[in-house]
Amino acid sequence: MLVDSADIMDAFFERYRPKLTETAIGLLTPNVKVLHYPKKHELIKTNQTSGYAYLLVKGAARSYYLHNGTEINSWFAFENEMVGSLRNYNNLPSRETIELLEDSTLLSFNVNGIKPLMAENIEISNFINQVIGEYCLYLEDKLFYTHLRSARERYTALLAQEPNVFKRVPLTYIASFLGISRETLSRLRAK
Amino acid sequence: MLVDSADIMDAFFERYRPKLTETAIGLLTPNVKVLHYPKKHELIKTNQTSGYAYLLVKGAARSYYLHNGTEINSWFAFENEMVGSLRNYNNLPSRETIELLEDSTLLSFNVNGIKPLMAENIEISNFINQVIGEYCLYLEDKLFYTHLRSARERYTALLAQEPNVFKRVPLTYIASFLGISRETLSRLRAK
DNA sequence: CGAGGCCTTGACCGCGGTCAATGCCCGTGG
DNA sequence: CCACGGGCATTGACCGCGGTCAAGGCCTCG
Repeated sequence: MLVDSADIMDAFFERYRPKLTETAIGLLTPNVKVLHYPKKHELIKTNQTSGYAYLLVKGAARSYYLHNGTEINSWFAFENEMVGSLRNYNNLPSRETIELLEDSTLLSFNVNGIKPLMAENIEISNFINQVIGEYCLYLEDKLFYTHLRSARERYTALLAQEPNVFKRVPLTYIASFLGISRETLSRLRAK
Repeated sequence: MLVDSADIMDAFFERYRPKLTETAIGLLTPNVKVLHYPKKHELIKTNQTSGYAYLLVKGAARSYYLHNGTEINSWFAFENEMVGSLRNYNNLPSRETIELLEDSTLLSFNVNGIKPLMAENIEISNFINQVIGEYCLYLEDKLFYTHLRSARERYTALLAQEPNVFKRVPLTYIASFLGISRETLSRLRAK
């Protein structure tokens, strides 16, 4: 690869520099790796308990689960977003499969190695706290903006808030994410 | 009140004894108070930024917001549950009003006093971490069990998982929580 | 006893799902 | 290079779930 792995990790840590001091970064580094995977690679599989979380450096991913034999997409992620299973983090099997939508570059975090560090290093504890807290706010928003809204409202909201989803994700996937059928999404787009 | 305030706080801390040592409890205590409020009292109001979170010792509460002029209930809480606004915790205005459904006994937590303690005491940090993490899992479950499900499925799921809701909360409130109209809930109950 | 909450029941209808056919784009092989 | 096949999106016909509107029953409380 042309891009140096160390550069990618440095860039990541730099984003959190005010919060993570050299000590914390030193503890984290052995538990972080740079990885490259092709489109369709599955980072986490349904019913499995993975010991890893990932940061999407370049590329895109989706999370889906099976419902009555069809795939339901629960989220999409792009550059600079964390992807992983919160249930895995809490030692529960994942309900979802996380699959890459494009050839991607990732940072992998060894959760089993990092968790014990939380008890001894407060910066790492607060860092993970923050990632989970932000995800929690995202989930609250998602519930708030979907509950009781019509298909059209959910569609226009997604279009306004995450237009890039429509550029990089097949409409079939977006439909189940919005909780509507392919056909309805098609009709909404036709205006 | 017949019940001693100190007893209630002791009972709460005892639940977390394996995690909270005397040191942590000593730091928390000045920021915790026992309160009694009557039915209909509002703990947190829409658009306000409250500095408090609460543990419901005895009683019941609901959280609701206004949508097109009607109240939409987002959750109900009972004994031994934390109630508060995650958005408030992150210094954002609450979208919801939290109101007591019954005369209640609560522990109030002064968030502005406790947050600084997270930087110096890792037990407190992990304790709050855990509360938010559990809420996050609850939100994931709620999305998973409501997305793409019919009114009947959501109704029977709630009946199975939280039957006490139907004993202590008016049906009108439950309907908007389930994302259906009063009338539909009535018809579902009639079987 | 009357008033107001709260829940139920009935009539109607529109949103959005299913099924099926058709169109479009792209990769692969003859 | 074109032909064919498969994946993805669109369009049309139909219909059922669940919403709205309106009326009626049944509590509780003043």
